[in-house]
Amino acid sequence: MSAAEAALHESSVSSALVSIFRGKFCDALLPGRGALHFAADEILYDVGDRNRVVFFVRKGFVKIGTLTPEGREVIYDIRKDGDVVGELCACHTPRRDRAVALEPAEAIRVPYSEIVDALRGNPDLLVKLLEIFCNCLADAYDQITTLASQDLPGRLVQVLLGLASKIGRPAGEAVQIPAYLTQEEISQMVGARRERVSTALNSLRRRGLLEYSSRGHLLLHVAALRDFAP
Amino acid sequence: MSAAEAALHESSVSSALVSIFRGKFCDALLPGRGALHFAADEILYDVGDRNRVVFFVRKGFVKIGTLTPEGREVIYDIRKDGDVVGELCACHTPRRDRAVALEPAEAIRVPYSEIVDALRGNPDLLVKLLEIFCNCLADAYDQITTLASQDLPGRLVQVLLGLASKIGRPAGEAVQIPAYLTQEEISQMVGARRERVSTALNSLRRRGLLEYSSRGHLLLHVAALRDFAP
DNA sequence: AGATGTCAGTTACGCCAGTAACATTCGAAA
DNA sequence: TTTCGAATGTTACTGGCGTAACTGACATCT
Repeated sequence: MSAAEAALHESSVSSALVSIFRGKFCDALLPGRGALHFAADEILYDVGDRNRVVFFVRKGFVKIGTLTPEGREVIYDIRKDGDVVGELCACHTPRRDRAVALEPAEAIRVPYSEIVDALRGNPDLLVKLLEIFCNCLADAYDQITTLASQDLPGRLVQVLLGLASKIGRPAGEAVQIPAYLTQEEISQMVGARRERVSTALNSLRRRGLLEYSSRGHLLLHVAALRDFAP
Repeated sequence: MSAAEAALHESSVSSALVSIFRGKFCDALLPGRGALHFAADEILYDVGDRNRVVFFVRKGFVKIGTLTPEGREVIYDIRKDGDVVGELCACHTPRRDRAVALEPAEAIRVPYSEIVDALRGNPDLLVKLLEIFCNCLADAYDQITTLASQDLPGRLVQVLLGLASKIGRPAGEAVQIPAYLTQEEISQMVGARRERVSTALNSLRRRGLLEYSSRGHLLLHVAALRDFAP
């Protein structure tokens, strides 16, 4: 296992609903359904939607977030192929969150009611789903802790480490973030202005904690980021 | 229904795991178990614990939160009688969260394994539990949104409204918060210093959006708080 | 090639919030 | 009742962040 791979796996939870594909979900729900194609910036579902549907991402990246009444966007999570998206419809209609493709993506759409039906006969699957929800919750609490107690550089490092463990790919000694995230989007993940993110990223870059590569794909030096002290 | 009651029920989710008592959980898990007694500030479970146990609160209030590496405390939620506490053990050992009694409290302790066993034969219960987790998650995302996009007065108002809907009791035209929360604890819920909370609370009080009553128990004018504009 | 649009980098300015230090009030124990 | 400690209220100083306003780099479209 390379240093980069080790660095990846040290990291805590994969909060996204990974690996559901490899369970019986796949057999029970997905066969015979075609994947929908989404263009970059296309909306899978939006705040206010009343359809209770869940998506199984097959390709690409999807951002989960919301819009505030003042029109600001906030991003909770980035999900990738193999993840489930839209699980919050289990309790709220109309929806309060939204999911948007970050680049061309494919996903299979399944009504929530069919999932519940499938689960009803399959307790093991339900226990697993419960654990997955629990992981999401733990991740959300982590974000609350970070937002409430860290300054911008600290929050930025936390978000980057979270991205590395969720969607990162080993690239030599470093970890690459395969999704293209604008600084604006990163700023919506750390709760700060884009300008601050710009300077904070450059500060981290000057210290050798990360590099930019083509088209803004970040290269993270995870170990260095982890023992970052302001 | 009084104005205060109406104001309470308009409010969104009760994120705490309310009403599990009234389901079959009660019959399946609780009979024959004695409630444990906790003194004020006594710890139900702490960061680092490896026991997978869940508590059913019967009396009093419990704060759920964590301690940051720098020693700061962050509070995610306040739970009361009828709520479940400790559900995060479904996915993480050692624990990363902690639960502390706010005042003398009673709770029944049940190992997580026994809950899973009980759930296995009871799909309906599991679906319900799933919804409850989902509510918690939605509430956590709300907090992220608030922390990332609002200034201190806004965050404070959000937290107070959340408390009103979760643990508030109608008291005339207002809603009373029956738990005694210090300003320090409120500050750990809004991600700000205690001093700022002091001045912000006084500012809200001067505008007639809330009152102090005996022993710091807050009286909230929910409708006024809801259309609060800085 | 030029026009257009988006994203990144940078600055000046003002305000809000963290820090520190202290005064005051209140409640509970002695 | 007195006393002590904890919680609250308040202030001055300072640093960090939001705001606004540009500049430059790059890509795409016409």
